[in-house]
Amino acid sequence: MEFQVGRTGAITPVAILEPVFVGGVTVSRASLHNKDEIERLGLKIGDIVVIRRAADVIPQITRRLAKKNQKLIQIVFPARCPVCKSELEQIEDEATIRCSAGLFCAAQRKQAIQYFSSRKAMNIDGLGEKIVDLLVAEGLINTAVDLYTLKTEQLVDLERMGVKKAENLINALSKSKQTTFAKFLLALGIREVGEATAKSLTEHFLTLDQLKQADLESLQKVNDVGEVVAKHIHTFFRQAHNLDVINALLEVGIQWPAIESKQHTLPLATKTYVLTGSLVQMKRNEAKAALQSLGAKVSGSVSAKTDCVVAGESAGSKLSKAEKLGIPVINEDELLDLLEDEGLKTKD
DNA sequence: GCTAGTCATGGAAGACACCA
DNA sequence: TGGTGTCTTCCATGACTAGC
Repeated sequence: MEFQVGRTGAITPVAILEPVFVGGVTVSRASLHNKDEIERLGLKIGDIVVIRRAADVIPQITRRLAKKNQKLIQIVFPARCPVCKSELEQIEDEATIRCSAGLFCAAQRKQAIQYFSSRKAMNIDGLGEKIVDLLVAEGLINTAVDLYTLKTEQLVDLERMGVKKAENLINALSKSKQTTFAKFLLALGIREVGEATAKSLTEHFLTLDQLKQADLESLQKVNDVGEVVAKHIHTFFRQAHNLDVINALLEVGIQWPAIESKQHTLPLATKTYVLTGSLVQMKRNEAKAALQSLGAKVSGSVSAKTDCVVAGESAGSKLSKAEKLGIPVINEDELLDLLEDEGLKTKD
């Protein structure tokens, strides 16, 4: 049994399994999500469990098998953060238990830097979990801002880091300085502000200064932003250390083009698309960006309000749900035709 | 109650560093 | 130079939370 600390401080219990062959792969770990899930399954350390791979991908414990004469140990949820030993807190009616230390917790700090550098945020190629761990452990970085002060000479001395890899990372960091307002906002890691919300906020406020100055009332006028999310955003921009980080990031040269409010004039404005399965001729992110540039909203889940599902190879439950709801489904070729018609892509 | 977004997850594939 | 090991990226899902 292992307890992991996520970016937002969420403590996630992970079951360590005796390696077992399921659906063509060997599974040795499975998330248990939270304390309630452990109780629902009635799990104890030493249990024999049934494993499945949800959608042939995610290992999941479906139930325990009751056996006589098993030596079982009760699972005890930690009283303190397993990394920084700070107190844990649980908001009433929330299943998630969180570490209260915020960025003072090393685990949350590392996760925040990883999130900052992730593809959908600042898109820093070559900066994954291990490299971040190493940079933090060596005292080379403490916040995302420190990434931009790194030099090739500092990196080449690190374990398993050659000249090429170091140069690639420095180039990726330099390249990441040219970004978009929405990606920068996402990279800041404000609670409940993901890709879609960041995009809505930037399209509504247009500039960082206007967003920083926004009060609770005006924040709630943005699509998908209610009382709770507005409070998270408002609080974030009222904390001095967050403003210091933002200013420092701008000082190292992070910039983005001005946003023009033109969504209503685009051909797919008001349409919601969902991508599922593997695309062969283009990357998923490229397809998403292309649809968004035509004004479409690209959602992660299918509902009755979805206008169209793009199904690639090995499409899973999203395709089934779309068919059940009678939502139009197109394949990759049809998507390429659509993009070609709008002058965005030419078929090979 | 329904819808949608966020978060966290593990394995496969590919890129790259290291070493003999 | 080629084999080996490490790391990153990509993927779809379930649980949870928030908005309407």
